[in-house]
Amino acid sequence: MSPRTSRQYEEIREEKIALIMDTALEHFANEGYFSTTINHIARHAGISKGLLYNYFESKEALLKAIILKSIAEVLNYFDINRDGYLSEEEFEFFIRKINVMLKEKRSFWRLLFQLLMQNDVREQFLKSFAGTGSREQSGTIPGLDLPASQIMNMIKDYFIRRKEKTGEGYDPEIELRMFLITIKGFAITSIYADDEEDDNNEKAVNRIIELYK
Amino acid sequence: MSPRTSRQYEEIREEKIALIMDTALEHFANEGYFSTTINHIARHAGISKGLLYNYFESKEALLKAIILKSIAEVLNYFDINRDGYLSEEEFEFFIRKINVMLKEKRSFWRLLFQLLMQNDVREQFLKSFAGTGSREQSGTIPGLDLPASQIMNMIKDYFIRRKEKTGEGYDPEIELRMFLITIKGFAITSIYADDEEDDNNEKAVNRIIELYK
Amino acid sequence: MSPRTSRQYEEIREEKIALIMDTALEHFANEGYFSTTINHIARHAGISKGLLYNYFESKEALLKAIILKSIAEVLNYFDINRDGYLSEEEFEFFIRKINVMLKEKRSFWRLLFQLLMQNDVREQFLKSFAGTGSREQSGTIPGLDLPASQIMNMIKDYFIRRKEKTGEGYDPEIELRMFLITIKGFAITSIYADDEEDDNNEKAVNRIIELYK
Amino acid sequence: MSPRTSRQYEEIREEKIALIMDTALEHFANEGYFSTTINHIARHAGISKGLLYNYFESKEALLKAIILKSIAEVLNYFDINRDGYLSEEEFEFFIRKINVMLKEKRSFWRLLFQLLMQNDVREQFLKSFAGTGSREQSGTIPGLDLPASQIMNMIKDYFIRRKEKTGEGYDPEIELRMFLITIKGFAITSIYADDEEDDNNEKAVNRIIELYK
DNA sequence: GATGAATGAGTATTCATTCAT
DNA sequence: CATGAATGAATACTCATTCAT
Repeated sequence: MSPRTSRQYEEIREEKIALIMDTALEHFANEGYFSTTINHIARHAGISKGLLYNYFESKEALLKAIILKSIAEVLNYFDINRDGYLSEEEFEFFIRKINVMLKEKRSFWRLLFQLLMQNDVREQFLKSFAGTGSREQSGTIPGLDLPASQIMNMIKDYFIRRKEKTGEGYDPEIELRMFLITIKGFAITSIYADDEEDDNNEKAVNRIIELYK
Repeated sequence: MSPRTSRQYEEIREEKIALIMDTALEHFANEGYFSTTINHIARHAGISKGLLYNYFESKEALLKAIILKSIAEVLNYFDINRDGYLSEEEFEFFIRKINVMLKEKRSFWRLLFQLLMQNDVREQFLKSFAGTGSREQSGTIPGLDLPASQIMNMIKDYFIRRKEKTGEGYDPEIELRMFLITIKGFAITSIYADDEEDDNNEKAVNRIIELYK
Repeated sequence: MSPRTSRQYEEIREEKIALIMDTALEHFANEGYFSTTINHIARHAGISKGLLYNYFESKEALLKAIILKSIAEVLNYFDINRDGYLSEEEFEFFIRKINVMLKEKRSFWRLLFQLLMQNDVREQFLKSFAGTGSREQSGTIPGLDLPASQIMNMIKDYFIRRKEKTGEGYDPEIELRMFLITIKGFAITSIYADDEEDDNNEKAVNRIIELYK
Repeated sequence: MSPRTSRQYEEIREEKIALIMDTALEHFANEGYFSTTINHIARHAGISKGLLYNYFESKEALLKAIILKSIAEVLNYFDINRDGYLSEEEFEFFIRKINVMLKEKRSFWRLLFQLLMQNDVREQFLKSFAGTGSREQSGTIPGLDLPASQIMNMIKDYFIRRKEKTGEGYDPEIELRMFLITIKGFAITSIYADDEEDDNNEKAVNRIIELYK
């Protein structure tokens, strides 16, 4: 009997890694990172502790892998490499996408928010998200720095351009701030909402678009 | 030295309890509940572990005590036992008070948000906060149930009344929802803001009042 | 009941630390560092694992503490701060002292030799033992660097002086080397000898003195 | 491709076995038996863990195989089956051979010394090496018992014969003891010496011969 | 009221060994 | 013959909690 081909091994690896990450994310998100034991994850994934450690160096490494992967997926979802310009239609589209994404990646967002509540994690993370574009010091979340600040800049530009349309008494900085506040509030509301509230959620999305389009 | 009177003992007790709770809150809020050890708290409070356990049955009991006390302070701050009516001026006042309170009780809010990110904690907690006023099943957080839902009802009423003023196309339910979303977003933004951002914060408060008054 | 005085606590601490270190040394020396588990040490010391970790940060820290303490004792035994001159009588005395010390601190020497067989440990250790007297880079074994090389220098000097007495055909470098070789050989022979061989041991000591005095 | 002949298989087997043993010895010697993992060995040998277990029942079995093979090589090197008589020239030759062998089989000697520092291993091992020639109880290291004690006896005889030549005041037992001490000391010095010290090493060998020939 | 030594159940992590392919 | 995924028993280490003084 010949051994499995390396292709077969690769498949097994990928499947198991995905299984572990999915299981872990679910539990980290709902029971909290600290309250979730490796034993628990392994049992629910139907594998042994040892196997988990074949694929991830430590509990923290597993957490990081999950976050990086999820962030990558999110950024990918927003198809970042565009022209850097956000038209009104694109803005509406953007808000709706956020809504969809919050629903689809609920567990991840729960986990992320949870972690961001911890001061030390926050600091590291925000450094890269609000990044100036310079690559120095931002090594913690590779690939995030640039795209994340790109999105931010696009939104900033959008609100500045909006001033021309809206005229006097419009302060783009405040408006941007209010927008971000609203998005955050919407996010945590949505992330922890029951599925039945979907309808209300939709209405809130429309209202946000109304307010900031 | 004459033996201390029971009055003196009582004073010592209260001082120590306050000291422990303050120290614990600070560390729970910044390093996280799980990452903060009893040892750490005791050392920073300048007392022994044993003494801490004289006053609090367990780490969890300490947490609960902190939360209950803080909630009581917050509710007290809002001077709940009023007429149940929220005038426009009172509404503005209310928003401004929230802002002040978020600043003054930062640590508490950080801790509370952190805990609410955990699913099981959330469920217990929200049950009482969104309470219908009935006392059934809400035994976990005594004293919170009624006042919290009272505030909620007051706000609900406020938004319903606002409809008359605003006329067609105004959906009080959505508006209430948007208001809550905004407050939540404002809260987490404020809680984790640098002190220097105070100015921007103020502007956001004004804008919120403008939008919902 | 008032709490123990800090003096009492200090005594307890010292007793326990000594107990743990003695027990650990015994087992490290005989079963080997890796084969000896913390559980084993704790059980044989009649304490809990937890207590051991109250006093020592890790298994490795415990090992280091034992080694440092033993080295200090050994150096102290040789009463290092002398005039740096080794007379013939002192040399004989020195050899006899080595013999006594090998017997009295058998476990330590077993442990030390065992560790020195490991390449990485060796490198670190020898750096300081053969130290040039400069303090740079030798931070690993504080206090050892200087005294150890002082002894070495004293011995070197002794062998150089011996040349004058012995005359032609005497190479102090080789003679020193042979002496060190003999001492090492004597050490491992002695450390693992049965107690009954004491007599033979004594004879060997006399012969060494005869050869190199 | 035609199926491999059993001859070819046999060749592959032997090659692999040699590869594994060499790699393992290298790592056991330098990083220590316990610190060296099977994974490590397999990776460095460029094979899979599974294959290693095809050839060796366990880590310990691998260790034993290495030691037995090395001992056999060493004994073979001394071409044991001779007349049992050690002339003066042969004695010099013997010392020089030891020197060469220490250099050539450094890793093995490092490993062996390392293991002998462990009490339990020592006891088993020494029992056979100092063996009386009888086969009782010595089953652990087959083939070693006899030759090793033969060498010992030869050396003993050599030192006894030497008495006649040297005359009064010569104690063959002590002299033998000193010789063994010197050889042990020379061995550990040599095994852990830098390659550059080769010259000094040579001089030490000459001196040993001078002393005991 | 106050102390900190002491406990032990629980947790992450390692690694020799097995086994389906 | 060859592979590496999978296992699980063992091990170092943590920390809330107890208790004698």
